[in-house]
Amino acid sequence: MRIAEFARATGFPVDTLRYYEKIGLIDPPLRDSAGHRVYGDAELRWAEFLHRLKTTGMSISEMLVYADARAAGDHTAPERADMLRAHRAEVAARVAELRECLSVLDTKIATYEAMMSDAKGPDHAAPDHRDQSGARPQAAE
Amino acid sequence: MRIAEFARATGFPVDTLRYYEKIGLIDPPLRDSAGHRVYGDAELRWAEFLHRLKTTGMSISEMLVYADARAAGDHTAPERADMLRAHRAEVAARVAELRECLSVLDTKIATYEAMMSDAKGPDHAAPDHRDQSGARPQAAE
DNA sequence: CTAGGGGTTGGAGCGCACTCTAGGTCAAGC
DNA sequence: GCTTGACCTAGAGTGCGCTCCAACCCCTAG
Repeated sequence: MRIAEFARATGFPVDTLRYYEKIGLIDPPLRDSAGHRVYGDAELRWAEFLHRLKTTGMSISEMLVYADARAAGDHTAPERADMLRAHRAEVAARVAELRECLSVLDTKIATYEAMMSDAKGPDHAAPDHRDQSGARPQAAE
Repeated sequence: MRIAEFARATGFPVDTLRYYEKIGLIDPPLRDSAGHRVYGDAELRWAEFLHRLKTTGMSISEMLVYADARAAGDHTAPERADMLRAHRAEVAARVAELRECLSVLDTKIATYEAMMSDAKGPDHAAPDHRDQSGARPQAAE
């Protein structure tokens, strides 16, 4: 697999793949006779996992620590497991936070919808605009 | 409420509050006799809502669109409601994506744990290091 | 009356993670 | 033989979102 196909397969742009290689996040792959990078299945699996880590908000410097531990060999497995457990906890916290925000958004959207269906109601204060306290019991802002 | 207390209340650093005011995300608040900013409850509610939007990954440029619509008056309510609905959908998608990543992390952590409990098992391939396909049925990477 | 602790401004600088550019090589097809 | 297109390199540039700085002002407590 050459770099363009690898980019399609992993979801990383070509430039990003070369950048990751340069900083040591991806091992330098084999080259064909023309000097072009040739990627295999192991590289693909690793890049896909990196993509997961990135999706979950892990910074490049953290991924580098993980990648370096991985490169150092099997004896770093406990360290890597610890990192993943810590990261897992952060992601779970993030999910909880986002779910909370979702319910705030829902409340606010509902307030807008109530406001818009009372298109000519007696009190049409926008949920955002200045003070609406006392209008309705829910905390919308 | 002066800026330091407002910063504590909203979770935004003082510099960030002034920056948001400069770019038009926060309205210029009243000033006291010394020229110091004085914030009230309406400002607090708006800043808290901005904090939610930021937490959910909305970019500053999107927040500016929302803020500008809000400043333009009540007739932009439908537009703002649409923005929030679209954003809500993005956040929900993000939550789904993160939950998927969580399960990948769980699988990988489990693989590490299995590997470490078989501290001297016959096959102690690290879940990360090169090929492990065929070892166990789960897809771990 | 002076020191300290908050506040003010405009503008420069920064860290992250890419992203793009210029100039070059190589292999295949017309 | 020449063009096309995918790839290569080193290094410069970009966009975002702050974050910091210098120089200044004002109020209060000792």
